[in-house]
Amino acid sequence: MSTHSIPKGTRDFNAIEMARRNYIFDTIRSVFKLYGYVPIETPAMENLSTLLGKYGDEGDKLLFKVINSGDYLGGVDEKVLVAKDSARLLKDISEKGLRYDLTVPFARFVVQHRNEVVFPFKRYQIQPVWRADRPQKGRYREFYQCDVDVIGTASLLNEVELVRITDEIFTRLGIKVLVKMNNRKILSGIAEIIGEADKIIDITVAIDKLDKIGIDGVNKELSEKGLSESTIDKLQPILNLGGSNREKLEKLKVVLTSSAIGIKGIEEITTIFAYLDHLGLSTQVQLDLTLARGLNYYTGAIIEVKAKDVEMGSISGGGRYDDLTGIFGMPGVSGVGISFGADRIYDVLNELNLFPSETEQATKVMVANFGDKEEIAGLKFLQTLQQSGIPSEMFPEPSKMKKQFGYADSKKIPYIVIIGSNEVESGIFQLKNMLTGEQELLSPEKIIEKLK
RNA sequence: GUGAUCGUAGCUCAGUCGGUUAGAGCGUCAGAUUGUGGAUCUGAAGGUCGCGGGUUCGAGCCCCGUCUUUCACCCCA
Repeated sequence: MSTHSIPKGTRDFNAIEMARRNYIFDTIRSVFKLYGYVPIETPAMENLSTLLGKYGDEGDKLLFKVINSGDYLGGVDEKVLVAKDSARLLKDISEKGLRYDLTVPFARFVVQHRNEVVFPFKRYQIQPVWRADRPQKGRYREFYQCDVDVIGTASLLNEVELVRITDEIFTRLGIKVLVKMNNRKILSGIAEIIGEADKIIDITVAIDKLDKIGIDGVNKELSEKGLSESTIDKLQPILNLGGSNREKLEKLKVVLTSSAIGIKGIEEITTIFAYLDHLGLSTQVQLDLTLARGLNYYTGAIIEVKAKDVEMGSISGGGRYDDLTGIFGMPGVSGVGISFGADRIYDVLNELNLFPSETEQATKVMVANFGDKEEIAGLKFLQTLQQSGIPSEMFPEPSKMKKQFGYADSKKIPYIVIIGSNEVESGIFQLKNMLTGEQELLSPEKIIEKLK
């Protein structure tokens, strides 16, 4: 066993895996482009001041911090070192961190380039992010997110567009999904009417687990978070809400009638569903009041996508944030976006065997190498093949045919062109079909025509 | 961060109660009439048994630590 390996939660990708990953990225990217989004990229590292405090306490813990270069301990106060106060020491020895998601760097980007971007700004971004989480199923420390966001417009048409994009992408990939939608304003309204507005985060995190731990588990957790018996009682009708999306909203309207913000949330989501009704998407969109999402910058719609046929965390998630840029000094700009988790989508496609087989083939024809002047003839023909746009390669050494054919075989190259001394003399080459074993003498032009 | 779990050849795995030189299959490489692959046959190479310490006459096997894998919790794509 080699002593060299890679950090926990990171992975190498071989050629087959890359072909499959690129299939996912290409699919997602082409849909993003189709809907009018433009790409940007931001650095792997951001200043810690940009990152800290945006993802909640838990998020801060999961941020990879980058230690300062050089003598990073040199200027540190001895008292701080002796005290072993990690949080305090961190400020002195680290000022950068690896990005945790693409949304916060995007907000920073928008603020920093506010004079260059035209609003509404529709951007997509496909890059890796890092989280110092403990790896497990569907969870990595380095993984790719594919984000689409529109910023600078409060129109709910954007939420509708995100659902359409989601529908389009998963339809193309062949994954059956359930889109769950909720609205933070509804959650705020609920917290308000039960008189616990400041406990909104605790409440949402608890009811988010309804699926997993059941109603009793949720109630227990709420009680542990310091909610009184009577407050928890008030929550029960909301937790037990059933029926269609429309029915749920009707009932909720009654419950939240005294909460202005709650009513606003209901109006928003009702509007979105009304738009969606006109479109007839194949993907099911469900109002899920237990959907909370921990990220505390969301203020309106919250969206989460789950694969129907695989046991796995969400494969996409997003929502509206009214004031993310405000933290960076540019208030009043509303944005909404969704992130597709490429690595989890990979795991889903893999588990369901949904990768198309043609994603694996690369080289279409290999020119066998006979050395000497045959090799020169082969090289020239290789050049012609490539100029004609045919993915091709020549074996780099005049090895035995057994070895050269074996190479083509293991690389699943479907054709071999044989240019030996006879062929150089006649100018007519052998084209061998590796699948059927058939072989025919053809002019170079005919070969190209056939392979194109 | 908490609790489990895994680690033996490139890969998948055997390895008895602690006993002498650690095995198999697949793969790789080399051959089986030098211009033809997949199949078959022959042969070869390949191991600090994750790493470090301990117990023992003796450790792949037992104990401790550590790293990694997988899984659950927390949280999340």
